[in-house]
Amino acid sequence: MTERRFFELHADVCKALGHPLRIEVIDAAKKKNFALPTFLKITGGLKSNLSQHLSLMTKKGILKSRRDGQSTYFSLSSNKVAQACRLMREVLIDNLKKNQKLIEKL
Amino acid sequence: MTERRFFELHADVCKALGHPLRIEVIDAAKKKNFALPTFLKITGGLKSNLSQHLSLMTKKGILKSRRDGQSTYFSLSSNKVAQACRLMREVLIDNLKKNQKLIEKL
DNA sequence: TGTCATTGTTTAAAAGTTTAATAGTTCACA
DNA sequence: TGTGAACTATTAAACTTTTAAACAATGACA
Repeated sequence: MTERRFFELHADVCKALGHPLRIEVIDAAKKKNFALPTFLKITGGLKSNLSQHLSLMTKKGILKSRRDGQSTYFSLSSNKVAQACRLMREVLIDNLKKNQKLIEKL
Repeated sequence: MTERRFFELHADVCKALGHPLRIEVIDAAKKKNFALPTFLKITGGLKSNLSQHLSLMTKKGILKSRRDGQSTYFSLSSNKVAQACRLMREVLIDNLKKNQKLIEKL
């Protein structure tokens, strides 16, 4: 595998974090395995849309799914996803704080 | 700030990781402060294009920039960005290994 | 078995966003 | 003022997301 190809795949996995609905799903999936209707109650919106996002996240390897009867249960593929997500949230919070301080100075 | 708005901002920061060139920049910036021409030697491509990506990353708060005369030096805004990036790379590697094992089983 | 509700996926079109490349502008400084 | 480096604006192409409808799989139960 070329270095370039590896950067592409790496970016592709990161891209799977880059949507508000998907961040919300990761947030919910930290605690517990859920099936689509439960996520749907949390996030709102259309079931087909949520299903597409869940399937993308599974394809990119940040969720894993397990079918049990009528339901498919989704959970984080690894705790690393939750950790990375938390770090990026901290980066956001640090930035918001910095901006707040800049505003206060005026 | 609403929870929804926070998820949007969080996703926005994560989105800044979701491009091969930007992953490559983060990779290079881990080690050292760089100005555009140095990044350009590493990544290749067009100067204007790289400049756009650097500016987006700065706007989203994953890089910070310091102007010194003609040159602008970019570095990671925090080590958390490098950590998150490394975790996501591990998620990718774990997935690649899993796929490899599946292939070997056939 | 047949029917029904529930769950989840697929598809396709429209709407929206991101990217690369170009051309043009600003900036630092000799 | 002239030069080269960095940045910005613009645009078309590529990609992602949303929406809505159709479809498929499962389980309950008369």
